[in-house]
Amino acid sequence: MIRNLTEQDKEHLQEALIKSGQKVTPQREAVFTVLLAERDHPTVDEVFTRAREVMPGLSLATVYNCLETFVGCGLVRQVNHERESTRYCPNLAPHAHFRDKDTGRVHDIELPPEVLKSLRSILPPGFDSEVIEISFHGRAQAKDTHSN
Amino acid sequence: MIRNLTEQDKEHLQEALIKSGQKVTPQREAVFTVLLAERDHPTVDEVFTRAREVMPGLSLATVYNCLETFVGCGLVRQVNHERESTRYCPNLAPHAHFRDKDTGRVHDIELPPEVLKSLRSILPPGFDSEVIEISFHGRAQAKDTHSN
DNA sequence: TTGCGGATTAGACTCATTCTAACTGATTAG
DNA sequence: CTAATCAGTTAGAATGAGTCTAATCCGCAA
Repeated sequence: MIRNLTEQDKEHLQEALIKSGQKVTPQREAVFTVLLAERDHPTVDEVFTRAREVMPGLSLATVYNCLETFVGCGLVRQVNHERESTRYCPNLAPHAHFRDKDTGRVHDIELPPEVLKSLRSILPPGFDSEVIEISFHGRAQAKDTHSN
Repeated sequence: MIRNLTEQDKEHLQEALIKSGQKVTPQREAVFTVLLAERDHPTVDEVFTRAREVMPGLSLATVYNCLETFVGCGLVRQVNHERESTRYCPNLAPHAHFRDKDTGRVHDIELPPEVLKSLRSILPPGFDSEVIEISFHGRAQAKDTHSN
């Protein structure tokens, strides 16, 4: 279910929006709340559906707008796999994505700095990269059984 | 311009197609020729346009079909960046892609085995990945001036 | 109170890709 | 030598994620 934003998350949202000259609106709060409530890399449609439960008048275009704004503010990241619908991820730490072939689910994979560094090192001189996207595609065992 | 396939490339194509139970057709040869002629990661439309110069009756659907077949045979790789049109790449060696922000051009970046290995090592146990996609996004200096 | 500007809305539009149904042409069966 | 078969090809229709547009809304400043 969708809980309200914690004070801390709310401040985070407000700060990021205002810093990039954007306004805090109820729609943006609702969409952000949805993103934080379930960090399962939802598509725009999923965000839309979930947010409507809380704000029935919300339009799809607004969800697109809000998410675009958040990406612009650096509040969330877009995640693309092949040509499937874009998904959104509020995890800002550098990480890779693992796309489960069977479930379609996307998992965050922690990306240690030294691996990131070794990746950057393969770029020939003159190539200056701002963004690196790493995505794995395969099967993941159900991880319910917390390792024993 | 589009040269004919070398004998070697032609055999490569035939072998791969037949091995996966596919037929060698003039359309498939034309599309494959286009892919090998300019290894610049063309989109379907670009392949279509180029192939039409050589085979005017060729239809877009066929280009989609041919490319899909090639991917199935392991003859070429799909390359996706964000949600732009899919591009196709006949380089089968493991490599990453660098997408130039300014020109839109895609460059192959060699991927040394040890980097690949360190990447695989970040997957938690239970995660089994068949495909790893790595794409950089940024700016590349014009590489005309061979380093001095 | 009025006006302004950014945000929101519904719906039209775009465009890459997929689907469909008809056609082609090579190969096999009678 | 036909007919049947079947993968491949074709044109065009359909799909669907995402974008655009024009109208409306709403908070704030004059």
